Amino acid sequence: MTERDPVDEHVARWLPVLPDLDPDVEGAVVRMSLLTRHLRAVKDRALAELDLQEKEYGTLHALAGRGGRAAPSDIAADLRMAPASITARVDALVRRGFVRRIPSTVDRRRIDVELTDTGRAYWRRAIGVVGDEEHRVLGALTPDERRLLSDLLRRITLVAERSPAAPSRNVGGPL
Amino acid sequence: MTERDPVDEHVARWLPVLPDLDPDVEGAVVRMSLLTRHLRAVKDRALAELDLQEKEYGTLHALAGRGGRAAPSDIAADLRMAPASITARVDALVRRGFVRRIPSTVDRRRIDVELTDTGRAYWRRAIGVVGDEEHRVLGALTPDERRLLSDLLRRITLVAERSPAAPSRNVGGPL
DNA sequence: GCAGAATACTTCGACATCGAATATTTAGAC
DNA sequence: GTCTAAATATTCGATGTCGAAGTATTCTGC
Repeated sequence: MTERDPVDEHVARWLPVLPDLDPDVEGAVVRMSLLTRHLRAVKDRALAELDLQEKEYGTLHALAGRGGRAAPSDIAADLRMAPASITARVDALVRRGFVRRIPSTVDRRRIDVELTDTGRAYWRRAIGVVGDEEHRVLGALTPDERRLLSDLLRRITLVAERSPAAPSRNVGGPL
Repeated sequence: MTERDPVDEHVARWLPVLPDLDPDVEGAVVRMSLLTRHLRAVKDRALAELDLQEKEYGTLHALAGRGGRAAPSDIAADLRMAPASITARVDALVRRGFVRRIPSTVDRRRIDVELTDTGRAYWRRAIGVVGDEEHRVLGALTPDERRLLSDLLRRITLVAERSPAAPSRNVGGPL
């Protein structure tokens, strides 16, 4: 039997108030949220020792994933952010000498962002640190269980991504 | 066999560059992040039809979970936010007549935040809407699979919370 | 060709969150 | 009893993100 975690306490506190609550649904949702937050926080602290912020690393990583060169709007799409937010990120990376802006010659609306050697070096040095905490916490499971977890999450993700603005359902107890 | 999801593409694009990447670890982590983001976005849109923001609902929910009355620092702990951030949230809820501030008589440093009848009514009306999307996407799994998922995540959560240097405020692990 | 729509990035204003500093109050040490 | 430390909520300044508007460029229908 596994030990109780903070989410079990959370659910136990809510059950008397909301008898319809499904402990497994609520438990899964809250745990995913907590784990996501945890990983982000740990990454940020680990990266600080390499003189990088999490958002800087994230931008470099997105760039590296596209061969070291991409348009701001592509980076925004990869990071699921608004394109407007990329400008400031790139500005900061330019100041640190990690990337440079290269205006496209064929379409002058476009500006490619390109990793410099320095930027790539910082990124490479940071990869391991970022993956370490993921492997540490996921190490709670066996390889087979990790595969199982990933498969379950894939099926959920597929349903989630196919939700074109579901209309209002059980709106409506009287005020 | 299950269909590929966007995360599979993500992993496939990275594998040539980072051969050490574990698809199951990376897949699970990225999917948890995407699902968390998705649920938040859908909740926000659904709540908008009830004239509530997600952050307003979250604050009301935390209050309701403590019997309709709690100190700002308790709300902050439940929502994993900085106590300073609660002030503005409570201000907005007071303006809408959803909560009131009640100075403690025994300890004059403290101020309890209390749900009004209106606030509780809005919260109650919104509960269903928030839970619906969670059940919809988690409905991709059978009840047994949901239990399994929740159990796997619990074991990961337990390891995460016991980081050598836990991220959340209530750390205090032995140094 | 040309007017207008569409595209790509940036700027601007608004807003939420946070850490640090502040004011007030309580608890503890001696 | 007084003095110091801890606790509690708030204010303040800084930062990151977003949507909308702005600027420049390219594409399209006719």
